[in-house]
Amino acid sequence: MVTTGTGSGVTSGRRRPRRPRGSLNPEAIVAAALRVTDAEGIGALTFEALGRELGAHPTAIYRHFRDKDELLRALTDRLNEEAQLDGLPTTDDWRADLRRIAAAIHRAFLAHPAIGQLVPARTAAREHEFVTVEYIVSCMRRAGLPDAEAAACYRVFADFVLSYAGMDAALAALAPQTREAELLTWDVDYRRLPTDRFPHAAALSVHFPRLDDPANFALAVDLMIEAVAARAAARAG
Amino acid sequence: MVTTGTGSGVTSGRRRPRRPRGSLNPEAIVAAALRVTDAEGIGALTFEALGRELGAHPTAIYRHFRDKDELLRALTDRLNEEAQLDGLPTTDDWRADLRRIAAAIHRAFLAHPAIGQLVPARTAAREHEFVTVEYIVSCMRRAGLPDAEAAACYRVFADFVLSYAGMDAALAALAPQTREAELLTWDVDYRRLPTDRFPHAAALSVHFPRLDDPANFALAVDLMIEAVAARAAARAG
DNA sequence: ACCTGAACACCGTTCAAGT
DNA sequence: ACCTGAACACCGTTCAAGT
Repeated sequence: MVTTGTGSGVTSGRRRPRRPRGSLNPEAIVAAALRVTDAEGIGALTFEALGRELGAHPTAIYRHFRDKDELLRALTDRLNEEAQLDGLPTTDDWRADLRRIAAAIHRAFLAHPAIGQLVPARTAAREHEFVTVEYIVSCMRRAGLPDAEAAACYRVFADFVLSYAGMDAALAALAPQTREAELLTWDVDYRRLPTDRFPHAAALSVHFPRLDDPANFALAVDLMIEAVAARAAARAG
Repeated sequence: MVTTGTGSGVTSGRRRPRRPRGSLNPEAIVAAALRVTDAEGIGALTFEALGRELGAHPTAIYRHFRDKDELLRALTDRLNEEAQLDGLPTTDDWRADLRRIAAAIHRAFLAHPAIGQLVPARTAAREHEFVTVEYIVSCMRRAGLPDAEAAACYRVFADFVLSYAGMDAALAALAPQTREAELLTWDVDYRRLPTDRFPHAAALSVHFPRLDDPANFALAVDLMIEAVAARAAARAG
């Protein structure tokens, strides 16, 4: 829900009242930006719209963020924070722990798809990223992998989760009618592939899961975890 | 290398000669757009710059593409085409075949990172995509998976490759100094993590592979393939 | 110290007028 | 049928002037 600054039904030419000192801060700006992008997408995130949402002058935001890119980085870090909000207990089952953090990241990205789609392109080293790194590295060590291989598997698992979740977010961020058109393409075009040129795809097209089926991400995560477990077993055996 | 339209050293105010009829076509425009983005990044792809590269009026492009989004879709399809350029032989080793197509896509994305980073967000069903789908589905069937599971594994493997390669492209697309700063962050900040709060990450940080190490993608692909093989073996056994 | 108003540069898109 | 010139709307950013 996007609220106007004052809510009073003044004529559009009327001056907005000056905001009190210090009422504008990075957290409030990030929260407002998230409301704007959740409601209207990344394309609607302009300084004009953000100022309206905050009840502040559009350029007042430059007091707290050097430019739009710095604001976007803050928004992506906010998503990392939200992924950890429910808490991430470490149990005695490293596989379940990996599934838990993957699901938490995927959930946060789909809750704010306009921002989630931006994350893979931005590897900002911020406070809330460190916690995720620690959690995944811990899982890889408990799996029984030697240090160098645990580090390599951490990097691969973390980047796989970020990039796949970001792609799912990009699909979810499309305007509803555009997204439906994409999904329809798969349902229609792919089921009409000529059997002579595309025999395998034509034969299996009825089984293709929908692009936005959450089972896709879950299966990808499971495959990754099984492969890590197999490597750990090979080291131990 | 970005060439000017005519190459003649005319003064900037001089009118450019009218282009002959039909000399402008989608292929020429896509090729010119790829030259611009390869040399100066996605931010430099404006109608103004593209017109300059083509020696044509900026708005002449609207004759062949409805808007900028349609041009970008054509560019992403061009990357799919390029990934298949070397030819994709089907051998009797489905694992090697999956590695081959994954590497071909990764290579094409990194050859044109500014466009590669856009692909995961755009699931355009175009001619050159169908070929990739057929190839991967064929591998999954030869692995011995039953139809429904082969279809699910195709979807997951294809989207995993696209999203991971797109993320690698996004890093490669950064301006050199920005990219170096990102990589330095990992080399410096992560090796100074406080041991009390981040014991596992601090212990393994010296082993973290570089973000732009091509071995990361190769390892991710291998893990996926091993997991698919294990599932196929479980079905057979 | 912080906020506001105005101006500037840039870019996608449209369209009537040309050839 | 195709291309060109000009105009329009929009947006990020800067900065001098206000409180």
